[in-house]
Amino acid sequence: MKPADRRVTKTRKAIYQAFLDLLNSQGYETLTVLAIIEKADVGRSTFYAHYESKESLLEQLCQELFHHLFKRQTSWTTKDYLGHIFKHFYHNQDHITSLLLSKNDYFLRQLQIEVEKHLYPMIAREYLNKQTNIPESYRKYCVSSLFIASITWWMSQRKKVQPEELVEYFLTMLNPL
Amino acid sequence: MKPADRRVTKTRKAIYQAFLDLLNSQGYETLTVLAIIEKADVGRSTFYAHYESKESLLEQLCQELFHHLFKRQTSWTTKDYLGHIFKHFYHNQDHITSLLLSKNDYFLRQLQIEVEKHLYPMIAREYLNKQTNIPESYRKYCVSSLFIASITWWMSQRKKVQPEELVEYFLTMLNPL
DNA sequence: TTCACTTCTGAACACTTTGTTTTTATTGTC
DNA sequence: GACAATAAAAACAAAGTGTTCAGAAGTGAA
Repeated sequence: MKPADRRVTKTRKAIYQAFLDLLNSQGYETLTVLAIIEKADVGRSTFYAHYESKESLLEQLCQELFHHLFKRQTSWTTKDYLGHIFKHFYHNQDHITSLLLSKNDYFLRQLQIEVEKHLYPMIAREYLNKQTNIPESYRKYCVSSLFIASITWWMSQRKKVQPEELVEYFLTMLNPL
Repeated sequence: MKPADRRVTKTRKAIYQAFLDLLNSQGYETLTVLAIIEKADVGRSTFYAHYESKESLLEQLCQELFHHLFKRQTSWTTKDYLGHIFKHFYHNQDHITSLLLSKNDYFLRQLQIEVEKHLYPMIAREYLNKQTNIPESYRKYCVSSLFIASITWWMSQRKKVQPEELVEYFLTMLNPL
């Protein structure tokens, strides 16, 4: 897994960091491969030797991000878990916020998938009414969307609300389903 | 407002129709001005004499769409209104669906604004609990997101659910807030 | 240190798309 | 039919993408 050559890790890091910087300063959509290689100060052909396109970089970012975001301790309650995720957004606003607020397609899609996979089951067990006549897939989609909407709303409020408050808001919103 | 010259309306229509066709066949993101003018069979300069870019076309589409979508009779209840909107999506799946499922930034943003403006007040009056300690802006954002999520989920189900059913699902989801 | 190997560079290339400009031809209105 | 408005076609500059290749530089191992 580890590349034997230092040059490889060095250029990979340079490119990735340039990508993150540009993501913060100008957002994903308008960001170009050209800008990345200039900022990273690597040759054009070098970039393409490591990544296929700027989409590949986004995929890598999402993977790392979600890995941290949804990692959970076995002792945690749903509330703890929610708090953990919200705090993550609270402290790493930079890249994430720009992807969230710009409603980046790939990012939102992946986030939805992860929420449905990791968070929804916990919420369903603890907070949702067992007997219902609405389709499970619909409820899953709604709860996940509501979660993402909560974070999006929150990020647009610019830190005026504390993570713990948002947990309460979100659960209240969910409460009698 | 009406162009005196038939040529103008003719080219405008040709361009607009080509845009809609391409929207259905390949979606918004990958669609190019080049493809539009080829399909519409108009000169390059002609296109730019009428529209600034493909974004302008999207704006026009959204405007027309939302105008129909949110027009309501004074006699309607919230339920009627919801039914009307859902039926609209049900019967005009084509363009709308591709914008919805591809999570097009501009489209979603505008839709959210319209929902918050036209639909949310009705829902709030009839279905939401008056006394609450969660911020109004949060609740508004959540309800609107939930509405859009409902339609998105529905469209991905490909007509297996009737509009009337979705009204019930949505209100159930909302019910005890 | 040397040497074989890998990686990076820089430049060139073909290609696509955008948006503008200019000239010429066509079309509609009065 | 005259005159003005509009469209077409072609050429243009600019920006970006993705590939290729020869040569320079760095790396790890002997």
